[in-house]
Amino acid sequence: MFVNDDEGLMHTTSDAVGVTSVTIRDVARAAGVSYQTVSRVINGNERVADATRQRVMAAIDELGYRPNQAARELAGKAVRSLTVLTSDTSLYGNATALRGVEEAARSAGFTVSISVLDRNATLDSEQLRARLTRPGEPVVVIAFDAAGARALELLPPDVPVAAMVERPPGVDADPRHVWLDDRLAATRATRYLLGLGHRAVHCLALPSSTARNAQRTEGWLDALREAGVDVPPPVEGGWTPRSGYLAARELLSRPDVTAVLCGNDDLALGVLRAAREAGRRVPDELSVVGFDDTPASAYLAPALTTVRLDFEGLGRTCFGLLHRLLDAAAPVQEPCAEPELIVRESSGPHRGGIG
Amino acid sequence: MFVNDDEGLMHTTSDAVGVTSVTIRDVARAAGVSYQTVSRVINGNERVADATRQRVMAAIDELGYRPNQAARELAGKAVRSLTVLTSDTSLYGNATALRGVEEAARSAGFTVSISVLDRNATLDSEQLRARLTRPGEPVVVIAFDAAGARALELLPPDVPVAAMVERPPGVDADPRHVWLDDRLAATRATRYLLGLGHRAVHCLALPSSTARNAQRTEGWLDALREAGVDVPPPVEGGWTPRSGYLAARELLSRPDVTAVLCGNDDLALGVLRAAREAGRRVPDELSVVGFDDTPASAYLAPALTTVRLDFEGLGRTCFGLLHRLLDAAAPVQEPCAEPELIVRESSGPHRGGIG
DNA sequence: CCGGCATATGTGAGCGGTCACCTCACTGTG
DNA sequence: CACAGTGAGGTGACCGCTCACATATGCCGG
Repeated sequence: MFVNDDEGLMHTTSDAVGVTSVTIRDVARAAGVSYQTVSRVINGNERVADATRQRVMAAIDELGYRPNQAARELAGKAVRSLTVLTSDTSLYGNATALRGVEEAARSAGFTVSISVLDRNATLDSEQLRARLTRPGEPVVVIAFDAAGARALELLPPDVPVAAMVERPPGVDADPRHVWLDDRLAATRATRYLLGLGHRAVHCLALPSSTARNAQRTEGWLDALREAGVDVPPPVEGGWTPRSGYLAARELLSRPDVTAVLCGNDDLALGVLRAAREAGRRVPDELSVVGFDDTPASAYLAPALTTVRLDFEGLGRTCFGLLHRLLDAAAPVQEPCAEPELIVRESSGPHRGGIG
Repeated sequence: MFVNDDEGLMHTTSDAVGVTSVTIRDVARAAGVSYQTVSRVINGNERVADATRQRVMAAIDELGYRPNQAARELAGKAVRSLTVLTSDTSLYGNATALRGVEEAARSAGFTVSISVLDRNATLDSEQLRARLTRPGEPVVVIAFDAAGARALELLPPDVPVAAMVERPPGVDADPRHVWLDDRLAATRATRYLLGLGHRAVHCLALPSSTARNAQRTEGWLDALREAGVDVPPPVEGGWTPRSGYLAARELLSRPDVTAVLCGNDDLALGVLRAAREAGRRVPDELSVVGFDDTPASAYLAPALTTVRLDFEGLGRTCFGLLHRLLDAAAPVQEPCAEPELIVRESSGPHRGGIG
């Protein structure tokens, strides 16, 4: 016997499931004015007599009128929406930056769409264009990784875009890009480790978005060169604790590794685990420093020394940039916070016994 | 002196910064047919002669034509978009569920907007409506917490909605809701702990979305009652490691606490930290079990025993529900995975000395 | 050879707004 | 008192598309 369990799911195929739409002309009729006057009222105050405006407003909320965005857009009015292009939203940096963008954008009256980039599938320019809801849709790209960077490159030149990127190498920075100065932050973190007496500081890097341009690694290099110490080859990890763990198992087989600067806190977590398994005491025999200051990092065992990065502020700033690109009169966002080294338990002078 | 640094930011106020739009009529002219025929071609195949279709298609991609969504919508065509309502996107469950929704929705041709609910600000029905891009816009609500649950309640009845919720109490479940059976999962986890010989299992709960209905806590209760052991009062935590830590400091002052079931992995992390500071060895003197199986949990010290929850699958399922609500012909999504207890290092028989 | 009925295509209107332009008072001035 | 100037409001067209209908064309059997 066949049981139809679809009962109760009846509906029209039309989009609005019974939404009776009140139009500008209904309001006009109710208020005893022409539709144009209503249009004037709903778009910032133009020259409408106060009494008339009152009547129109009254009619508007009596009838529960809401302007139809599609009609507005079609009629050529600028529409406030944007699309965020990002990879995996469950990574701390991406998620937090997204939150910043969304918050700033919504309070500026923008609708925020999101399109998640698959790290494994490379999409072409045409597919990318298809992800934008309309031609000319403004875009924010979270380009901390290769998928984001590639999307940024592929974006047609005619779309207004702002992006969060790794710090660009030279002074020829694209004015539509924002970044955290994690190069400098990495330098400081490395100096800090060297200052603790470590002869060498190793680097477990994130996959770089542009291959030539891993800023955290560069900053680490800067500090090593500055101190005139040997530069061990950086190890490339992934984004997850697992990849940090796997990379660290290898790295820690060498007794000269006493300090590791990790590309992010998740990687650092993996390193801590590997150290524990290898019997290396942290921080006595091994110092571990991360990046991001995720909410978890202060509670790890040991609590993680890390560089706090203001992804949320960066997201806000990035939106601000885009907003000003679209409308020069848009307010300038407050700048985001500087990266800050948070020293906790996972780092200290080398007191180990093995080496 | 005043320097105008706005130079180079010139633009029209119109939305499309120089987007020349090709219309259906341009295509029609190029293909030597009427605009209606073009319309037929771009909307699934109707009765158009093959030869004609070829010509139209050729014209379409020669001219780079893309249909204007606003015009389509205005003309009454169902438009495929939805808005996800969620609180803090940087929490693992929310972020992962969002990813699931986005993935499923995009592959079904939907545009996904996102609107983040502030956990502290309670918004009213009107504000909520304003967050929907258009009247009748379908909505997915991630209602794992109070903010989401409240939004779900406030949603006007005329908007098509599907939601991820805590498991509803009775059989009178709203067919538009999906959930993970974390009540059963909590029961199993608690049975597991009891099976290890713990006389009592304590519960550090998440803030419940509906106050009367914390499913993980209920499941824990079920197991305790079933085993006929005393039910200690559940402790309410927040969502973060910090809140887990603070709650645990109090909880661990009592020596009879040998096993704690935590509302999520972040809470559990805080508990592990508190245990360490209190000198309680895990798992010998204290067993800790979490929920979620975040990517970090396997790498904590000790690795966390936890219940793996398929948030991504839940997101996909939830979208599928909405999709079928809008279009009965939509394919049924594969169900998400069952919760699964992952036993790691943080739990074991009580071998402690203090108690 | 004609009606009848498919199949393939074209035509008109209108979705709900906005824009450009026009009209209509009502003022104050020489 | 005629005049321009100004503020308040109305009218027409149109944005790009889809709908419902009207119109060719082909093929069938009677």
